[in-house]
Amino acid sequence: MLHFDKKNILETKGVQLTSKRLSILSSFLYYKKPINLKTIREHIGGMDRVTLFRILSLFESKNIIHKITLDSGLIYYAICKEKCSSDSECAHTHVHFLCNVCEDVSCLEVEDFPVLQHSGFSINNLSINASGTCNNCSK
Amino acid sequence: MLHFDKKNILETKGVQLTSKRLSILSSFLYYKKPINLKTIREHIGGMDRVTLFRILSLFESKNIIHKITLDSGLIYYAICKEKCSSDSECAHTHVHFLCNVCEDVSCLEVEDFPVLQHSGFSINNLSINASGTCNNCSK
DNA sequence: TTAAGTGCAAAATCTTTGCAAATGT
DNA sequence: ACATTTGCAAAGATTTTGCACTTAA
Repeated sequence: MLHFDKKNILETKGVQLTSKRLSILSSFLYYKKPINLKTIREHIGGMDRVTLFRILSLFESKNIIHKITLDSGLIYYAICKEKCSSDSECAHTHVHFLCNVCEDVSCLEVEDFPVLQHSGFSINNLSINASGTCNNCSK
Repeated sequence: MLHFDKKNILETKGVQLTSKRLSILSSFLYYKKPINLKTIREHIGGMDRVTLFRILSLFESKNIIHKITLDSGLIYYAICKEKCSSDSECAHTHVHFLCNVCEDVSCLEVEDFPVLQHSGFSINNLSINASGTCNNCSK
């Protein structure tokens, strides 16, 4: 599970504590799902774009968050679970889901993460984008 | 398999024949793999970017090609097989592979395309990006 | 105090829009 | 001849870079 303490997250990952970084983390902990740049800026109120880009990029490199590229090219970010120590390891544990109704993005844990083979190819990373109707919109 | 005749492709899909469209199709038939905007422009020699965008977008809407969004956000395009009559049908037949050595992108047919389930969610489309080492670079 | 973080201005990309000129049937 | 396509100029949008100011340890 997540460290729900923002300071703890930054300290554990060896990242200096600053007010902007804590704000951005707040957005992730508040929404509890993948969010995009626009959502973060709206939530914390007009942070400089450059600063936001730089902090997200830092968080990504420290495996605090992971980047999600939808097929449309839209970028989302989600906070990493503890077990995600590297990008590929993180990707291997879940798929990214886009609901066509409410347009929410979510990380779904699937029991049997697929393994693919193709003759002559060595496939060592899979990233899966799914879409359909989410549990809320299916009701 | 593909229609290897460029005119035939355009006629079959109900798209007017023009020199630019034939040039762009030539690039796809020449490279025989997913290519990006830069590659096409280099191959056919400085076509106007806007025209290229418009033709690729037209081809995509007519299911002549499909768009591939890599995790990095880079966009590639690949010519569709005959059986791809819609985007989702097209995606369901293969995965997109990025070779970490030569950086080539390819479409791989996999025998057992995965089916994922997640309680409460209705998953009706999967798009899979794989990476690793391609058959050429594994030798 | 001093190294790291942040904001602003501006550059670099990438993609889209509007309109006039060129091309295809 | 007439509708469609293409090229150019310019607008938008997104992301990056450089540098001076601010903040955290």
